Amino acid sequence: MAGSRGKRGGSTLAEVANAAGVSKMTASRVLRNTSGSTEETRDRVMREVRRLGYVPNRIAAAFGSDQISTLVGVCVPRLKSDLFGSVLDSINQTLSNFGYQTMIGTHEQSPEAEEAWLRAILAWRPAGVILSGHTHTRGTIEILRAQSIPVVEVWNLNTSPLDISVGFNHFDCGHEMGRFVLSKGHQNIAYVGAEAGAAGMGKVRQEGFKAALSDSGKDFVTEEVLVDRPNFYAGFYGTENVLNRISKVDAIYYQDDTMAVGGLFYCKSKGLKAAGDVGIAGWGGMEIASVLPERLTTTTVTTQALGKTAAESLVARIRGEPVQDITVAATRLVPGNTV
Amino acid sequence: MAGSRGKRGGSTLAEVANAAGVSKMTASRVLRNTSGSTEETRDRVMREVRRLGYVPNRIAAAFGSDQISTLVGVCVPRLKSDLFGSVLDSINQTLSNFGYQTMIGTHEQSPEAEEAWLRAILAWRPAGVILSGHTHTRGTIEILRAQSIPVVEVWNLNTSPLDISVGFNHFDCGHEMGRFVLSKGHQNIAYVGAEAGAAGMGKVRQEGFKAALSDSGKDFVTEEVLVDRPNFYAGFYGTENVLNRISKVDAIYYQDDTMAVGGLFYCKSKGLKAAGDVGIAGWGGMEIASVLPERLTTTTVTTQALGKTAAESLVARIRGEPVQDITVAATRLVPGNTV
DNA sequence: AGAATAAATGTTACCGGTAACTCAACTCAT
DNA sequence: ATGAGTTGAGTTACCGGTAACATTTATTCT
Repeated sequence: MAGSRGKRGGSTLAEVANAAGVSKMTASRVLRNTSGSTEETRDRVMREVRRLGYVPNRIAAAFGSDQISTLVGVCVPRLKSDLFGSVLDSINQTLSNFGYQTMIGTHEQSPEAEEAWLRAILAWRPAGVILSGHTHTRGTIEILRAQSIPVVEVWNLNTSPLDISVGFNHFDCGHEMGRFVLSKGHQNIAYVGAEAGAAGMGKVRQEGFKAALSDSGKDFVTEEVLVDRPNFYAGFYGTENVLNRISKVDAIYYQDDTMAVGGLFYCKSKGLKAAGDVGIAGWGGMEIASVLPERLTTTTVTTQALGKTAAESLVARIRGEPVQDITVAATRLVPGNTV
Repeated sequence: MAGSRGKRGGSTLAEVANAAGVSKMTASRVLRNTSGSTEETRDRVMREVRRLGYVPNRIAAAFGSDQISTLVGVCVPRLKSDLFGSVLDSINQTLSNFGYQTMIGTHEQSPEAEEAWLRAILAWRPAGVILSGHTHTRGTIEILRAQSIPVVEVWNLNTSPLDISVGFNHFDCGHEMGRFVLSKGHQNIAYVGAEAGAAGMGKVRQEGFKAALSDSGKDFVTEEVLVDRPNFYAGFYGTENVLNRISKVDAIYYQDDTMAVGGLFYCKSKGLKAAGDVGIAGWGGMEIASVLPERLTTTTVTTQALGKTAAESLVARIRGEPVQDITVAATRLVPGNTV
């Protein structure tokens, strides 16, 4: 494909300008809608743009001007997840509306993976980054400081954020649910979660719940954290383990709704009734709950709003507009009838 | 933050080279491991790289050399989806291993949205793109031709692809399931789907199933395609509609497993037994099926393999290595006991 | 009408890397 | 010891836009 230094596909701005009989600069101005241009000049340039199929080269633009690129890096734990998927979708939508491109990465709850991703992404001189890890390596923090690049930490609420934090108060979610479950008279409460690799925010909700138990002089009668990703099967299996180990368990707090639904199915398979025999509480407000015969007791979370706010905050910071450093995204305990 | 043309964070290659007492070019070569350099030169450069916290500027690199960038654009219908999430995850992993960065976009089954995304992405001169739309606008096709950029179409199998196609044979999935459902003696079969905007590949599976019915001189007794995204509730609601309309329906083919599960729950709520009263067949092999008391009759699909193959094929094409133009990703009908 | 002002367009230099080429130093065979 | 071959390092030009400044053309005002 062309010689060593030949260009690939499209034509250049110079070619467009030449064909339109104007200078490169004029063509550039027309394309960016900066300052006034004559109706006629504008038309001439645009005609050639269409005729030649000119595609602007943002790499050259980002490079040539000091103007920061329109790339934004977003790193989430994983993509195969309703909740993170929803957040990412929302972030991407919003950024896209503001003219930014999203570059993704996944860290699977590994701070080192997050750092590796960050190093690779920074080479593209992004306008900003959105992180979702709850802990960062020393390296990550140093790099971000050195580059003085806008950063939004999402998902978990960080009260002393690197820059901006938009997240749920996981501790409070757990604490509130703990009080609720206790208020329903449950005595022997267990926790079932799943963490592959480093702990995510489920751990914090667990601690919040534990604090509520502690306020009543109690504690979890047992805790089961599988080495797995939170999914239906982990919930099913974790529940089996817990109930086999300590039969008096009369309520279980799950890391999230998928696991809670798994647990619910386990109970059903054993003829145990939710709430009556075993209270079941989840987190996340996932969709499946809406068609279960039971209304799952859970905490619904506003993933869309979270993503939107995160993206908007980042854009505002990039543009130098005033931004709220810490935003708590809404969560709401939905009683249901499984507790 | 510095004057009009001042640079933001890090130092430049020239600064590193200067500090190390070598030329820019030598430093560049050391960093890229090209040709030999003395152990000593290498050390001197790397020491300065670390000391100055130098982050290479890929924008400048991509711009300066004719070498195509390491960006790859990937456009999926939506991010909040287990199946697409899994594909995207797999694509991203694989590309990342090969040193590529993934830039995402969503099209929500709108060919126009796909084209708009493509135009924006091409401005970054990506090394290649991965599309998942089953139809493309004329504009999309023209642009891709003009840019002569590697393209992989995923998800649906395109027998005359723009470039490379890696996908499932949705028609065959439907056809196979149709034959299976018929073989179980069901007579009055309905279809329940959901399409927000343009039709996705569910439509093709529906046609495959229809063809199987046609082979036996039959047709769907009714078809219900809601204007919604495929989810549990749409399955629940669609089933209600279908059964209320035509009570003799004794089997339903669903657009996917989430909808089938929704339908299953509707049936349960009405005291109808799956298989016995109403046969239920889904598609996708989604996780929830694994904890249902029933084993859902469905077609499992290899999303991970699909993503991996798509990414690998794209990389091979980018590198000019031989590639298989069309790859059929595996699907398997899992009988279960709901039909 | 001619000067003052505003608007549209042109010129020049540069962003930070890398390809292609040139040059210097060192190795080795005759 | 001398010339050919090899290897490490330096020079130069350039990628395709855009900021800053210079210049021309159109408009307004006295």
